[in-house]
Amino acid sequence: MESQYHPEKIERAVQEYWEKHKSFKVVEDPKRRKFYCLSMFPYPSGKLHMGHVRNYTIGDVIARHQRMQGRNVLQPMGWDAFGLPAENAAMKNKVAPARWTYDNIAYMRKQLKSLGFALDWDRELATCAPEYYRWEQWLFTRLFKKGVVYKASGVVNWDPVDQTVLANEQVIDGRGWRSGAPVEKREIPMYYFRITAYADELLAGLDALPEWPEQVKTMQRNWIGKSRGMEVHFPLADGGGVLKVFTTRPDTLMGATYVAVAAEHPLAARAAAGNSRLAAFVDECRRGGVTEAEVATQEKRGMDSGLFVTHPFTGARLPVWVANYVLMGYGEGAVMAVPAHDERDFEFALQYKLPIKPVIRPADGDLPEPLAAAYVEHGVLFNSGEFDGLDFDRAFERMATVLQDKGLGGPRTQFRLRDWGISRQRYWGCPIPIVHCDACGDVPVPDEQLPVVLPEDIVPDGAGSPLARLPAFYETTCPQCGKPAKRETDTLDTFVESSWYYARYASPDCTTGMVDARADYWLPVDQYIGGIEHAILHLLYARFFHRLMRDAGLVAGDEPFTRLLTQGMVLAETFYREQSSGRKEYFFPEEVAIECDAKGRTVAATLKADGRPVTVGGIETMSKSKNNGVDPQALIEQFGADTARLFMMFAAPPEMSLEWSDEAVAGANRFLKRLWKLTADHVAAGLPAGRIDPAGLGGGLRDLRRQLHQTIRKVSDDIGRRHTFNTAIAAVMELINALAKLEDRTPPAVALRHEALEAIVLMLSPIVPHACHVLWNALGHDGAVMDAAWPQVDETALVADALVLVVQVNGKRRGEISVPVDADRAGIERIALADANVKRHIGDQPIRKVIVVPGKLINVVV
RNA sequence: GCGAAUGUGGCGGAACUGGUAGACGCGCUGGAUUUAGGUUCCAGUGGGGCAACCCGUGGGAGUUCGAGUCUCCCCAUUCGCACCA
Repeated sequence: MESQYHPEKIERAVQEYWEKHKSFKVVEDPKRRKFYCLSMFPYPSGKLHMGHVRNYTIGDVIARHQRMQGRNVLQPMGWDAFGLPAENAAMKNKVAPARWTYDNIAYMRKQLKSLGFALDWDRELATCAPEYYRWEQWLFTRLFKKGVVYKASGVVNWDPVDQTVLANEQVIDGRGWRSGAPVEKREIPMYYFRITAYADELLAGLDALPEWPEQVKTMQRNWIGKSRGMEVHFPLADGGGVLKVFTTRPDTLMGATYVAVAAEHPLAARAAAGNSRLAAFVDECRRGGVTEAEVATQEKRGMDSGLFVTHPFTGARLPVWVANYVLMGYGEGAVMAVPAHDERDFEFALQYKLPIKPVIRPADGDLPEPLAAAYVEHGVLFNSGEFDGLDFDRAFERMATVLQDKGLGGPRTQFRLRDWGISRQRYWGCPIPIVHCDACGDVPVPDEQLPVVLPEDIVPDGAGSPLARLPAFYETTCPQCGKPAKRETDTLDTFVESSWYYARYASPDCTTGMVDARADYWLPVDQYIGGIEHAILHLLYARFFHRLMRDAGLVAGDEPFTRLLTQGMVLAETFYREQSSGRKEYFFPEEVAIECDAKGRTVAATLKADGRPVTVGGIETMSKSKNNGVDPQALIEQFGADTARLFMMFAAPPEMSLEWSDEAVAGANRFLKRLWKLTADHVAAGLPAGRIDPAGLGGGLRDLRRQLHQTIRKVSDDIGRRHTFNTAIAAVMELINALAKLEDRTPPAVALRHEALEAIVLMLSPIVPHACHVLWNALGHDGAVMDAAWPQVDETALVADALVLVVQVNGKRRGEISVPVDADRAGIERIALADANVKRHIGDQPIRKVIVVPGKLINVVV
């Protein structure tokens, strides 16, 4: 072997070996246990970013480790290829989204290959390919017939100047990103998936996922938001029906002093018909975007509608207000307002001088008078007539009975989860397979006419959907009656494609359905890896889709992903100057000079161009707009893929955010050089004649061998169970440091060095596969290290004859003692109390208690 | 605004089950090698103190023989909020 580490040569040669031997190709084998390892597929944005490198390195390490455990490992890759950025690029560069997307895929595929990921490229898929989306359309038509897909109106952001629907991302500070015009809410017809029909199951299913992070399950539970409450009907005072509201606090019903409806509520429209001021207010509520964050943070405003309802129990006349803080999308789009016991109602009542009537007090006290803030805890009812003295649960039951007797409501379960709106007024997406016929209505496209192919040679211009202006696309005939009809021109939300791609990898070339029998072998995914930003939407939609496919008889089981790892973000330092306009001008790190003090602390930074100071903006997520993104390509070219992979895995545990550091990358490279040299020196001195004889090792070598097998045990656990790759690497570094200190060249030492280097190369091979492939052969092995077995712990090597224990006095560390492993409690206490420093700290104080933690410490309490 | 998480030396992080705080790496300081720069190697490196020792895990309280870890309150940052992916 070469004495110097040359990553560019090694990596090219090893990648050629893998290519030639088809090392990553995998086939179904019922005799072998499978392992399906999946990283979230990328959007082909142009080139890989560091988040991708991190994601796919984590997946590759887990996949390669499982392979060394003897599992039949599937690790595929594909492209989440539909989406908005392709249309934006098309407008900017006058190139068709299809062309742009396919070019990006070609470049990024090359990048992925240069990183040495063990991916089965024969299963590659792109969601924009008709062979893929045809099956999505196929499922859509079935769901439409079953009623799981339905049509209703939905609210979108509308740009009144560009006359187009905007994505939330395209609304900046309440204005359209291109026109700059204030956006409005607008209602349009769209299709929905009835995900709420699965809400209960999606919620309960979380309990069957013990290997998902608790935080992700909590977020999904809160998102689904199941709450038990009461539907209450307030009859309109003018006799025009009832106003339905939902509340989780029926115990506060006697404290309701008004009711409030959303601006989009039919009652608001009715009241506005004869009231121009109210009409203007309702109109004003249409301003602004549709995101929940925007609605929830805006100033609370309202107006009296002039209408009244009557309280279901007291018959009192309560005013109906129109308020911008009531969400049309939740419950009934109307609330009963109890200012004394709800924060938002309290604030609103103060602002508009509405009455506040307390009806709940703490079980063991009184409310302050007057109320300074809403009292929102559960308590005991008062001021509530026949309900006085009841607690929450008894009030709930009693109210339910009375409401039901009067026919004015009753208990109900409400979900926060809304049905999934899937229509998009965009070009670069999967066409919705529906034909609109004047006679037959909405008709699903029959199987033999699928796929509805998206024309690929179109360059959108930003003014609405190009498909709606393309008669060749939308002019068709009705599949039912044969008369001229119009094809749907909306496309599907791109979340639909990413909700089932994991299943398609099992049978990527299947031409007879979404999946075939091979899916039964591979599914579910054993390990799924992706960004924490997908914790709710994508993962919930995929869980939903798996159930849709299950109910269509396509897959078995309820859940798509058995184990989930959510990786953190990749961050880097930012440098900027604040301009007079208040906007920040960001600089690239290479444009900036940093000054440090004697301890290496950053004290100042200046722009190289003009020598004047810039602000050190702190650590933020890598992004184009902040000029702090580091290009993986430059990194690979400078240090090689193995260094990139090693740094990514060493710098932080996978769930945590990872901070970029050029110096630490160089450190990772230095470690590989050290490992290379250590092995080269060992090989050059001649490989050992036979296997190691553990019984023939002297004291020092026996200690080193104990450390070796302790390291194997730790690394196996860190990679296999904990997924803390950073501590696994640190443990190997410690072992290498110890090994480098070993000067002994006698045959037993050479044999031990050989055993240790073999174990190190095996353990590091999932992380730095190129270097380890070559080192493995240099250590005298034929074949590929990726096909070798994971090293085994020799339990007999772990046995030690003495233990070091810490001695504390009153919880403070005062000494360290060495005791025989078989020492009993009394013996340990005796040795501890005999220690000079321990004696000194005890002095003549009486010993109250001695706590012995086996194998760890002794605490003497005086 | 709501939901979830994170916060430990100059920096990234370790401490897995309440039991030695700072493993491992970066940086920095000193030395050796080198014509020099770089590389490589050796030693040191939380703060204070001559030392014994004291202080120290975002801030404040609490539980415990013992708290980075558990409980409560507060602060800061990050992710998500349904049309970015």
